[in-house]
Parts: sequence; C-alpha cells; structure tokens
Amino acid sequence: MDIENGHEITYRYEKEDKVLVAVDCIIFGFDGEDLKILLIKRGFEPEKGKWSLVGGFLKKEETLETAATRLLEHYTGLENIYMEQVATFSEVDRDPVERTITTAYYALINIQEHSKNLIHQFSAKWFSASKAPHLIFDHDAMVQHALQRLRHRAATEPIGFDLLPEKFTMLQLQKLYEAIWDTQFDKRNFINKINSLNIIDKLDEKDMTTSRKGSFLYQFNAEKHKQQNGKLLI
Amino acid sequence: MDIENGHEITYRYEKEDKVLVAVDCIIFGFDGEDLKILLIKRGFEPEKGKWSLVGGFLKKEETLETAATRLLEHYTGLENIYMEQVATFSEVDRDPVERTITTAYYALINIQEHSKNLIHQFSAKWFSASKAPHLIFDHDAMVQHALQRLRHRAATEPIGFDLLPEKFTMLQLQKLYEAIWDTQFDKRNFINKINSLNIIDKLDEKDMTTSRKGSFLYQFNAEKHKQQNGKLLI
DNA sequence: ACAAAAGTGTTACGGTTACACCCATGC
DNA sequence: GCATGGGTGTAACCGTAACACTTTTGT
Repeated sequence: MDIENGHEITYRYEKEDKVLVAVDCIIFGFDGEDLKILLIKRGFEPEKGKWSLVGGFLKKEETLETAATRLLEHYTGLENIYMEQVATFSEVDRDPVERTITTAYYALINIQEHSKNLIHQFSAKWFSASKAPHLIFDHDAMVQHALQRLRHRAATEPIGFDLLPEKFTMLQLQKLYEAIWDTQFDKRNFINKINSLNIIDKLDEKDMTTSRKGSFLYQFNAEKHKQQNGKLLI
Repeated sequence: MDIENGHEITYRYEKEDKVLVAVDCIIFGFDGEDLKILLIKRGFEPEKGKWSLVGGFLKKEETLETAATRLLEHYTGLENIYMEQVATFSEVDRDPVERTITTAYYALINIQEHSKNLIHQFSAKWFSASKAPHLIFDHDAMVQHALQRLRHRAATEPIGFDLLPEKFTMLQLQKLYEAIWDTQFDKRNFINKINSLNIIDKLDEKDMTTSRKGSFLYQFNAEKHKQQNGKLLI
C-alpha cells in the first residue's frame, strides 16, 4: 500500500516528499582465475578520483530495471545482460550532496565481450572482487551484498554461464565456481556433479590452448535445463 | 554510484528527476495453524474498499527502515519488530495516481500482542497468506516475494520465534514451520532436528490447555544460538 | 621418453527419512 | 478404564566427500 492514513477522501500525494533515486550496478566478470568487478574512477566532486560502482539516476519514465539496463549498455556496450536486483540503500546521509536512495543491481557479463573503448573512456578498471579498493559512499556494502546474492542464485540457477564464453571447458567452469565461493572443489566430484545435472552438452571440439592433449568444450543447454526442474547446482 | 557521466565538473543533481518513494509492509503472523498476513481496507480513492498492504510514503529525513518501523508501530502498536527488506518495485504505472516506487519489507509479529484497537480503527484484518483476496496494485507480487524471502531466511536464521509467544510447545513450533513451507514434517524427525540445533531451552513448565498430559514449553536461547555458528535450521 | 594437463570410479561417511509404540492424565 | 494428545529411538537410504592413477600428445 502506498498510503498511510485512512480518511475517507482521495489521498493527496502532492504533500509527500520526493527524493532522488539512483541505480548502482555491481558488474561481475570472470577472467579464468578471479571473480572481477568493474569500477570507474569518479571524474567529478564529491569524491573525485575515488573508485565507485557504475551508477546513475532513475528517470521518471523508467523502471529501475530499465535504468540499470541503460547504464550497463552505456558503460559496457552490452545488451541482454543477466541482472538481478540486490537491495535498496537509504541511509539519510549516504550521499553528502543530496538526499538520494539507491537500488543496487548486480550484472553478469562475459568479460571478453565488453567494449574496451568504453572502459578507456570512463577510466574504468576490472578489480578482483576480493582485492578491490575502498569505494565511495556505501558501495563496499553493496558489493558484499551483491556477492551474497550471486552466491545464492548461482547455487540454484544456471547463471554462472553468463560469466563464461559460450563454449567453455570443465576446468573453466570449475574455476568459476571456485571463484564465486572462494573455495576449492575436487575435480572428479565437480565433473560428476555437473554431469548429473544434465544441463550442458559436450561438444566434439577441443580447446587446444592449454595443453597438448586438449580439453573438450561444453555448452549450456537451456532446453535440457528446463526439464530438470529445480535441481540444485552446487 | 549515483552518477552517470564522467565530465570533469561537479555533477548537478538538480536536473535529475525526483519521485515519490513508498514503503509497503507484509506483516506476517501465526495463529497456531496458518501463516497470516495483515491487510487493510483502503478508505480512499483510488481502489477504495479494496484490500491492500500496510504502507506509506518515505519522508525525506527517514531511511526506508525507519519508515517501515514507523508504519508498523502506527498500524500494530508494536516496536522492536523483526523486519527485512524484500525488494523495490518500480513499474512506471504501478500506482495510477502518480509515479511512485515502493520498497517492500516483511515483518514478523506475535499475533497475540498487536493492538486490537488499531486493527479496528484501520479496518484491518488477518488473512491466511494462501487464501488472501487479490490486493491492489502490485501488492500480490510483493506478498509472494516476501514469502520466498521469509522461507529462505527462516531456513538459515532463527526468526520463526518472532512469530510465536515467548514460551511455546514443540508442536506449535512444528506447525509454524509447516505453515511457512506449506508442508508436513514427521514429529520425531522434527524434534530430533530442533534438539540437535541446541538453540532452545526446555522449561519446567507445561502448557495444559491442549491435553490432559500437558506439553512442555520451550524458549529460544539467543546465547546458545550464537555458539552454533551457521547451523542450518531446516 | 618425458613433461603437462585431461580424464576417469569407488568407497566411506553423515545427514535425512521412514516408521510405531508407550506414557501421562482427566474424565 | 479409556480416550486423547505427548513423547521417544532405530534402521535404511542417499547424496557428498575423499581419494590416485592412466591417457594423450607435443617436444
């Protein structure tokens, strides 16, 4: 309900406070070893020169999702990116300039595909999620919160594939899951587990770049996944 | 980040759109059988006479949490209520009167303790979560979302006790968990599981109201729980 | 032939599930 | 004494975790 009293009249919204609403994006990528986040160096005051998340203000004719999508496209050049709302942060003094609440979204992108030009243009840089510098305002808390949500989601939905190339090796997939949970898995157990899920296809193709023997490439199969209603991933 | 471009100037927040921000509360209670939600009948247009969640607008000097707490106190007379943010809903036309985004919180209250006067004053009523009427705007979606979050949280944190009296029987606790997940548990397995968690104390007191033999009362022990870092509940 | 990564199965363990009878008491 | 709800233990099952050697191939 959007209303707080019960008088028998049409409620006058006009007397209510309006505030600025922002959207901040935790953009995750994976380089084969570490889970990374994309940060940009602020080019203006306040906190000029400090690192921050990609963000912007909600426009009146947009949903939060639309705004997040717009920002992602603006900063990475990518469309159709997996995104999930994390939470809304509303401490009164979180932005020293003006009262602003902000909704955080995390996004998963294939780190190979985003625009290098745009990275340069915005003084953006990839940092390991675990070794990122301190961020402005409450952005550190947003990252932690996003990481928790990513872990939860990746344990139950096949979203990890959004962080990988379309074709990937088992070892890449394992390294990704290890990076997300900052842990180690046993190679045989991991492969058995993934195979038992029956959601990826083994291709006839090998990646020959990492060994003489070469390692088979796999591909996520959304159709197969639909038929495995609700199996947990990890 | 709250900013969307990188020009080397102080950013002018003034040109950005401001919107109304609301808070809606999914208030859960438990009557011994069903998981309930507290709804109020709107006394004004639009949608006058329809059922809706408890809600109100964010004031400029409040956080969302503060606003939710204020609304809860206003509608139930209770303070120090367990609350968790669910998500923010932002469809452009979700409120037909004016552009409004709203953040949903769920709250857990002991259904015995809230003010009956206030319930009457606001034409409020408890409904089984599974049999509630259709609500205004996007409130049905909020309830579903809240239920999912409640299930997730109650599986990992001892928040169920907020829905019960301070002293409760094992059967009450079991019925509560059954209501939250809309499922049935085996009595012996449930008791064994709960006892193995080592987070509740068996009292020397019995509830004599439901049987001739009487059933022992238990009490949540926060100290014990702290020492059981991270054991899952269900 | 050897170095370097890929690929492959089995056993042990622990937690979850299934299941049925006796106990205490008030009427 | 009997009806009613309260209280209790064990065995089967299943998924997870631990573990080491063989294969391939370029140099």
